[in-house]
Amino acid sequence: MTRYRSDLIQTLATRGFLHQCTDLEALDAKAATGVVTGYIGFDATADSLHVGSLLPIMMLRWMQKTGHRPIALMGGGTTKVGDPSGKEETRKLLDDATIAGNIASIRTIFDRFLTFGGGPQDAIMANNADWLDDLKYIPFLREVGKHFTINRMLTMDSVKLRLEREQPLTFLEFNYMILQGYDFVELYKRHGCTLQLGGSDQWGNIVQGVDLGRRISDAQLFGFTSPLITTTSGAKMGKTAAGAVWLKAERVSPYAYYQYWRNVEDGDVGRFLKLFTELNLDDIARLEALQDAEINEAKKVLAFEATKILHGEAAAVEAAETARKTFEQGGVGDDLPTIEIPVAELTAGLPIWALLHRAGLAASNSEARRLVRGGGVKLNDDKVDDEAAVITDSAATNGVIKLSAGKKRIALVRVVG
RNA sequence: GGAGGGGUGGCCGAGCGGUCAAUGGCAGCAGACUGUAAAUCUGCCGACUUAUGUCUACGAAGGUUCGAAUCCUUCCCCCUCCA
Repeated sequence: MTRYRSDLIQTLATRGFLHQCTDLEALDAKAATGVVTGYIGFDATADSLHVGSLLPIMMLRWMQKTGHRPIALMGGGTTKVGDPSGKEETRKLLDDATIAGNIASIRTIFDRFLTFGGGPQDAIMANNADWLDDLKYIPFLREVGKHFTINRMLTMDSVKLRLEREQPLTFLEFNYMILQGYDFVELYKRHGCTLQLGGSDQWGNIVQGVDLGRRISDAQLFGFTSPLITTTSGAKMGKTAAGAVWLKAERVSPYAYYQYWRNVEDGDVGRFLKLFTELNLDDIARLEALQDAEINEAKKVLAFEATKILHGEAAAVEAAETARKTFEQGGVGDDLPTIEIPVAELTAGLPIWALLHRAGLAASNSEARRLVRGGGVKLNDDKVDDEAAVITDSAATNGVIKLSAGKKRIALVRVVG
């Protein structure tokens, strides 16, 4: 394997982050001799990011760890326009207050991965609304627009694909690569940022930015993309029954997050260890070599390490402990999702399906009934056959009832006075 | 502007007056098998305190009909071809 001069490129390459780079050698040389400032753009459409954004976040983290300066660029400006690349229904446009709230909330996620501040290697959080909001159309066209030829833009894969498949491509969307390219130049001017990272789907946009930087500022900018990560079975990452795997504890508990990683497919373990943990490569190689049931040990390490980075060691330990008690001892762990039901309600008796629904194990009462009918429900580890079964407080041990939907989804019902 | 084609459940995609809550595929959930994996097989897969029941649903609004996703009218949106 090629040996790179800089820690940055060496790390990114050996851990599986490298897909394409505009000029790998030059970037490597630059990173070996000085501090490189690099950025990645993030969406501000929700108050949290999810696992899909984890890979770019890890790249920023590695940048900082190898002595460089990462910038997390929030798309506050572009969010206001609404990303058109979605489906037919236009995304509801968010107002400024919401976007500001989202950005503040997302910032707390970045705080777990990056060290912010004013020093030369401290991370920066930028917002493209700062320069996009007040853009004047004509001056912008004259300064930036003149550097883009339609001819060239039409050859970009993202555009070509859409045209070939005869799917509509709006002018707005067509402009995205220009706005993104402009972001790069702005960050170069403001922060001396010379590197943009992103997913492989961003390649075209990134290259446009690199070009634009050369034309406007005579700067040598670099683009670096990571491969698109899918699971071995080809699915996109980050989706579970409960929805997206968010990075905020309020949306996805540390335990649920742990379980997400604990349950990855065998074939993904090694790759994920490299991408989403900071274990050294030797350890990973050892874990990766485990066969059959032993690979579960590797998955536990993956789950623990990934949870540790996001939620901290204490939370990771607790999550691991809950998982161990629950799945290896058939008991209950403290971190299991819990709902509280007043004693009075329980003494009167609650149908099993109502409990399932309230505990979040079923989306509706009907679904809960179906679940029981299908033989997927256990109450305190005993299978429930009667969909109309009524549960009373006598089912509780020490004030707690254990409810299972399937083998992995378990919730606790706590009886409260 | 003219001529055609189309908008169906999370997605794709049948249906073209009753037997349609709507074939099939994908995704999802559960069961079996396992290793809290994958693959495979089986069941479920609009909602409702589960009823041979009710309600909501086939772009929107009206209409015809005993009865409409299916026919008619108007409107909205998308695509193709012509100008």
